[in-house]
Amino acid sequence: MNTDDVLGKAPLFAALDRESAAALRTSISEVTLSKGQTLFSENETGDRLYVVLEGKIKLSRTAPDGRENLLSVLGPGEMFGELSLFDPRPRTASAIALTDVRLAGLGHDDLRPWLTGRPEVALHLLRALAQRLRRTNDVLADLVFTDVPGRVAKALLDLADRFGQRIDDGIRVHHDLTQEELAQLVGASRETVNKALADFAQRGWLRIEAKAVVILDLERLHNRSR
Amino acid sequence: MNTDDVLGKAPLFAALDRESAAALRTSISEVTLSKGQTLFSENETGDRLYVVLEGKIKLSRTAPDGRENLLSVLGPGEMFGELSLFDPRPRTASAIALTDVRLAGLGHDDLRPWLTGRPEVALHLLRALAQRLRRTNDVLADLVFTDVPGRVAKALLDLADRFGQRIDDGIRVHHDLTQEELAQLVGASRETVNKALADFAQRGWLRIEAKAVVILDLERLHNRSR
DNA sequence: GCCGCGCGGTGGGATACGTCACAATGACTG
DNA sequence: CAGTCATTGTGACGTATCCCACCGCGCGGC
Repeated sequence: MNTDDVLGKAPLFAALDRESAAALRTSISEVTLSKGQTLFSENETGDRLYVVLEGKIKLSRTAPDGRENLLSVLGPGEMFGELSLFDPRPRTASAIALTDVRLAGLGHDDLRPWLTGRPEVALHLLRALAQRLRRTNDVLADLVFTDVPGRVAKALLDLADRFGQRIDDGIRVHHDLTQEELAQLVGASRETVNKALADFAQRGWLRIEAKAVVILDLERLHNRSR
Repeated sequence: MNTDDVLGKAPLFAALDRESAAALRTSISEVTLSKGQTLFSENETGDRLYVVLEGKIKLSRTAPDGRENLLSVLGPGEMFGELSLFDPRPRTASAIALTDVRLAGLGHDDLRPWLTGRPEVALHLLRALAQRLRRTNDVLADLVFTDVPGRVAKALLDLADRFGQRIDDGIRVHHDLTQEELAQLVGASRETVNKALADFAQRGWLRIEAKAVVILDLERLHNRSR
């Protein structure tokens, strides 16, 4: 997929007509990272927003004692790093490439005139943030009410929605996460996540592959997640 | 405090000069609820945003099995119900009065012209949502990394910041929550929260009063929360 | 091609917390 | 003013999950 098509799916650009979008693109800078590289770290000052063009990137926070948790895993078309832009404070998460990744970056100064001149852009961004807030509240409720296997199932289904591809015997979800990272994403220890996955595989609901799973029984996995 | 002073603290109005704010006030409707009354419920369609003028209100979600959790407790100057406005979907939480409460309500149709015409208002709202998202991410991390007593301490300190008043021997935090509600706020059972509070009181860090606590040793309570 | 190390897999305590059960206290109501 | 109901306080018990320890595998580097 080419750059324009991917950008068109991002909320920032969705609101713009073709010419406006083309104009905005002139102030965009492209960044590429290879797997494992850090784009930015917690506590840095940040005044850039990014859209993933290709590949995957993770947003992660580190607790004072060194333990980590993942806020999200982002793929093509998804936006991040905008909080420091709307609310000028240091970054509250680090962004690290899960695969080789290509990004579109847009600075505060480039964006501001677009926001003040085009109210429909601001409205789209408000909507994007509102959706994120809803989503985050859902995750929060899951942490309180759902057990680890349930959260693992939920996370896999979510990843399947965004990254899944149909193959003959199911849906291949190439999440590009180690089990350690998957554990950080659902807020549990690697061991318990491993056991949950093993249990699901045992029941025939999915097959485990390297940094991926193939979902074989969507129905039951979905039931387990509720 | 009078209505204008309270509204001035809300992000929606903070961006406006005096005349603009006065003009916007003409489209505001005032609502009063008595303790225990419901302003709106989950799954209702909602196109109104509210600012608390006086009293306290809680935002709560109900899981399919009936268990509840509180998203937040809001006091004077704080805004809520805006998500359904920026992202037109049913409400994802119910709003219930903790005390007798007076609210300013503003409808979608009234607000939109203000957003499109005044980019600084949209920017302020983006900032408010960005702050909320950061906050929610913090709470999320606490659920993963902090034990129940720690979360209770954190919640009390937060409530103290917003509702605390200095008295001779400490800070009185009149939160207007039952222990059940406090438990729902920190994502734990009532019993565990009760025991944590008893332990804190035992250590002389605080004194328990009806729907309130008096914080006696801010220092240690703060240490316990980290 | 061998070695090392990151990653995946699995078992066995230890424990924080939820659930249950019940008593004591306080607040509202007829 | 009595009685009822909500709220608080506290113990016993079961268990999900964390933490630790260890093993095997495979991949990448030297």
